[in-house]
Amino acid sequence: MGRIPCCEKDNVKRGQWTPEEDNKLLSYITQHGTRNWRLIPKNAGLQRCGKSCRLRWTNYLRPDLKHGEFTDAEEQTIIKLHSVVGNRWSVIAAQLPGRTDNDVKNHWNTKLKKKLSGMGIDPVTHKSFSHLMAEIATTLAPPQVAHLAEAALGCFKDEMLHLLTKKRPTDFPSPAVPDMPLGASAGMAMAMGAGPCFAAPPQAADDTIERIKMGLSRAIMSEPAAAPAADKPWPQPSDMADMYAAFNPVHATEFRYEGAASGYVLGGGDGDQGTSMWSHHSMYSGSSGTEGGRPPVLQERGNDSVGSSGGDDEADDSNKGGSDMSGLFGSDCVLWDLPDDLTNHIV
DNA sequence: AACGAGGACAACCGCCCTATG
DNA sequence: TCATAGGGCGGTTGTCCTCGT
Repeated sequence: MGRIPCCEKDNVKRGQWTPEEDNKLLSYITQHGTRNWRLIPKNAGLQRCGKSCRLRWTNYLRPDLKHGEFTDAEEQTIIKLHSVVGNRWSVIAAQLPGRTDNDVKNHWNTKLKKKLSGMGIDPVTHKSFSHLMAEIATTLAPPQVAHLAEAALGCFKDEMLHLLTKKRPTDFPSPAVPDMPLGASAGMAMAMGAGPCFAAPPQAADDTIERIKMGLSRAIMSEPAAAPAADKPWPQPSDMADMYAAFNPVHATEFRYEGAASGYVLGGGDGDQGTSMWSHHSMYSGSSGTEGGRPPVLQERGNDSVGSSGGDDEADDSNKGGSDMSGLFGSDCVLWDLPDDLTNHIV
């Protein structure tokens, strides 16, 4: 026989906690601690399951919790850690004092995912949509690529429509894009803003979707800059800079290649978002400058050794066993470089 | 002023691993 | 050794609030 059940489900209350219940739980735990959750509701005079009490305590009542807005630094940390560990919210929350895994998860799902998508970055892989497409396209025969384009548009359609119909022009200032240029993928288009269509009526949005469709198909099928050569699986610095400059001349100066140790810096797509990190720093870094054709990763500025001197092993070791990851990132990092096995765990 | 849509967040659900009897 | 509950965790849902129409 095992343990006795923690509670009888028929006799427990569910739903929102009342202030009285909070007080009971808080005062009991203050006096007796949290040693046995099964006994806590009974001894505290609560008609709640022990599991519910534990959640209420860990997510809301704990005195060391922060309840305010997430700071830019916290958001930055979440994104960085998410690029490494994925949806392991408890691991991420452990690096943010006063934040719970539930907090982090909710913030990610409600804010950060949309921010990244809005910048043309896949929030799952932390790669730009354009590179995801290029990466996949290199593995397919040409006849399959058209299908890929169609399928990708299905995947990204919701995000696109959100951008095209909800975002005001001031959110993503961008010069007019008269037509989808060859060599520019849909992801790149999104990363740069799809021109004057953000506040467009539904018909215009549909037109833009069609243009992106066409551009994506043409780009993947015919343009080496977007679909890297086999021996250079990722666009080279000059390719990326040229593509960006051709697409968005106003912000082209913000795209720069910082050398093998630092990777690309791509900025400007969200210029009016003002005070947050999003307006000043790169959100995406291309990659071929580091270690000859590795996939694009977010990279850390001012910590060149991470990306350029066999940092894979170091970072890998530092994560094996799930030990303290606080040393992985510098306090003022802007770009990140993480080993392939950590950053490419999805694709 | 009323209504609906969307966002934010608290809470629950269900799975998995560990601890216990 | 095995069965079962506890606890942890990620995913999902429900509810409340705000904002736009």
